Amino acid sequence: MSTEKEVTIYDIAQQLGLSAATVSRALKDHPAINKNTKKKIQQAAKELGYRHNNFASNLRNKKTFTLGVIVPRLSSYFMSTILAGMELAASKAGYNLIIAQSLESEEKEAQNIQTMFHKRVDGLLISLAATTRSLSHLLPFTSKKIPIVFFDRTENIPDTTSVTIDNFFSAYNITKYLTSKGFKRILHVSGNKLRNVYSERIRGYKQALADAGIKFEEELLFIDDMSEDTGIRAAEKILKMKKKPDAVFSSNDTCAAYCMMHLKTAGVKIPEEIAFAGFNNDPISKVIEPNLTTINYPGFIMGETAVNVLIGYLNEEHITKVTNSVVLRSELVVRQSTEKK
Amino acid sequence: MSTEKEVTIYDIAQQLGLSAATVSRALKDHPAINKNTKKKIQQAAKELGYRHNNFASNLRNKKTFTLGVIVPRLSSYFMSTILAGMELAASKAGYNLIIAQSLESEEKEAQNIQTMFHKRVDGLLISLAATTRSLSHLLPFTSKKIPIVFFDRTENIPDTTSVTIDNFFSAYNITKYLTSKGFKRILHVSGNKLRNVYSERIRGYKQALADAGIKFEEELLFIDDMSEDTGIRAAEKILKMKKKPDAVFSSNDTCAAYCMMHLKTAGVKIPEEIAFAGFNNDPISKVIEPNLTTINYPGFIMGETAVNVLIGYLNEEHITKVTNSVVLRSELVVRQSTEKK
DNA sequence: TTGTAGGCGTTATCAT
DNA sequence: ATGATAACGCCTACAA
Repeated sequence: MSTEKEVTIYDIAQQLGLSAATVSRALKDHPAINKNTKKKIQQAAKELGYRHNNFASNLRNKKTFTLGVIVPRLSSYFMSTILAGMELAASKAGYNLIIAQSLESEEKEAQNIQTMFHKRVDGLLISLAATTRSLSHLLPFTSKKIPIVFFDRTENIPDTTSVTIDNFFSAYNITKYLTSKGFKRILHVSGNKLRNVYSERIRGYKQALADAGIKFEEELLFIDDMSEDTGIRAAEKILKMKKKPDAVFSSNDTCAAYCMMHLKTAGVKIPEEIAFAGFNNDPISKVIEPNLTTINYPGFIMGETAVNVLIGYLNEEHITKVTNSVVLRSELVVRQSTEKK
Repeated sequence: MSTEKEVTIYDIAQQLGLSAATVSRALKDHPAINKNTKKKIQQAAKELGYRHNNFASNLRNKKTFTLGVIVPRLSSYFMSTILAGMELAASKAGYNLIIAQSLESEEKEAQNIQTMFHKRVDGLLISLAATTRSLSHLLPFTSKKIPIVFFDRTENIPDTTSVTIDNFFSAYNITKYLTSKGFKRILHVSGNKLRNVYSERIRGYKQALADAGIKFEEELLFIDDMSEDTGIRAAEKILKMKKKPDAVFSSNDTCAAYCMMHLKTAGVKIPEEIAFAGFNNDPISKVIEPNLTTINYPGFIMGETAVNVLIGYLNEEHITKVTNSVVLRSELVVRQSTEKK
């Protein structure tokens, strides 16, 4: 494409009878350049249609001002909120984002990581695929000391930087809220326990039960992939149970909503017969009837924070440690789905 | 960052007593290289921890295998679906995406375009900000013949490639459906008329009214920014109207949903007193009660298509024209919000 | 089948 | 305040 000659700093230099070095400096607003020459150069650059060549300068500088982002899925409100925050923070700091999705596959995640590596991103932001077991695909980054920041779905290993919410505490809180309201048989819908977000929430759920003197029952833990269908499958299971739960705590709002809808269709009264709590504060939580009690997840802030932490590392001259856990505040949002009239 | 020496093809060449040229060729699987040397080289590359330097090769090749994407907002389900499609198509073809958001501002859009230009993206995918008036900020691209593909929000000018749905027809269809159901006072909620998506839908709405022998009334056209608040403001307006509409057609599902909720709270029966139709087939349309009649918007496919069209241009040796309009099929999805019992 | 050599555009170092 | 020069790592026309 576009095979017309590109204008270089040499062209500008020649035109003005200067050296390329001077032009280069002027274009970067180097202090040691005469103001007038600077102006002349900038003027000429504009006129000639010069554009800076990032490759060439990256080649010299070994820095790309590009961050890699790998997420399980792009197409969720939750994730797009995080990305919006990342993009804003990155662009404010003069960085760009290269975004790829693993589609919950460890293999595609590994491929993405490879690509990011070859694109020479300055740092990596990653939220792990549900099925990822080994982090060895990150070795290229870790061994070259290219900083990695995990967000949302992290991994509990040493020397890891992560930005998360307190999943244990959030789940504990919402479950405790349910028990405090008198609910005793609380079904918990969750995802792959490999991921902290799910295992921690299960832990919080169990702890709250224990604190309320309720025995945990395996039958009341429903593990699935947290899709819309998961909600429907959970509803079907509930409808078949002889001893039904009096409340459901789902690890995301979508499952909660679909489960509610399915149960409502079957004639179950919500929240009278079964109360509901979700997670994320997704837009649908404010639309479903009754509105869903949930945990507000600060996605935008998480995105911003993750990028800022990463860029922080990049700006440190001598990195001594790249370990740092940021835990963001998440809060309980009470709505009608847990309030019996 | 990572100041350890990078392994280059020279290092590999030296190690094996070969020339860098041979190594370069071997690494790209050049046919004219001995199979054995190839193997040796690939082996050595792996052992030494060699990684290909894209800058250096881009500098030579003048190709980045990166596409720029500029969208109004990242944080909507609609947009993230498109991006998911783009990412998939791009990664299949060996391309990466650099994504930026204009936040509906012409100025930030221009900045983003500049950045993409300097990053030397091979092509640009753009959905225009609501307020963008002039396309002159695209000049750097057009004048260098770097292909641009507009998607969703395009601009009706010559020599433009776009991937859209038929907004006129979609709006015509859904409005006609309403008139065929006997609705006569149909309020239309829409966005900035600068954008094709809104102006075309308004056109479709008016045409369907005309075809049904209904006179268009200015009072029944509500223009706003299509946010959640727009829905609420529309509801407030409706509540104040002496002659209320019997149906509402909103240009997105979010506004429709929020308008519905607000009216329901005020005691309005839906669809009995006022029926509702939306646009996009957003997840909330299946959650709001009554479920929302809407237009299914093929976001994922649009993303894939836009990328494939763009890459198609990049692969054409001699571009003769870069004008091509792809119109994707969108369809009416009828749900309860328009069906009086 | 493999090697030589020059250049892609920028920037940092050293010199003036 | 400005200039000369080399180097970043790769690729390819040409030569052998």
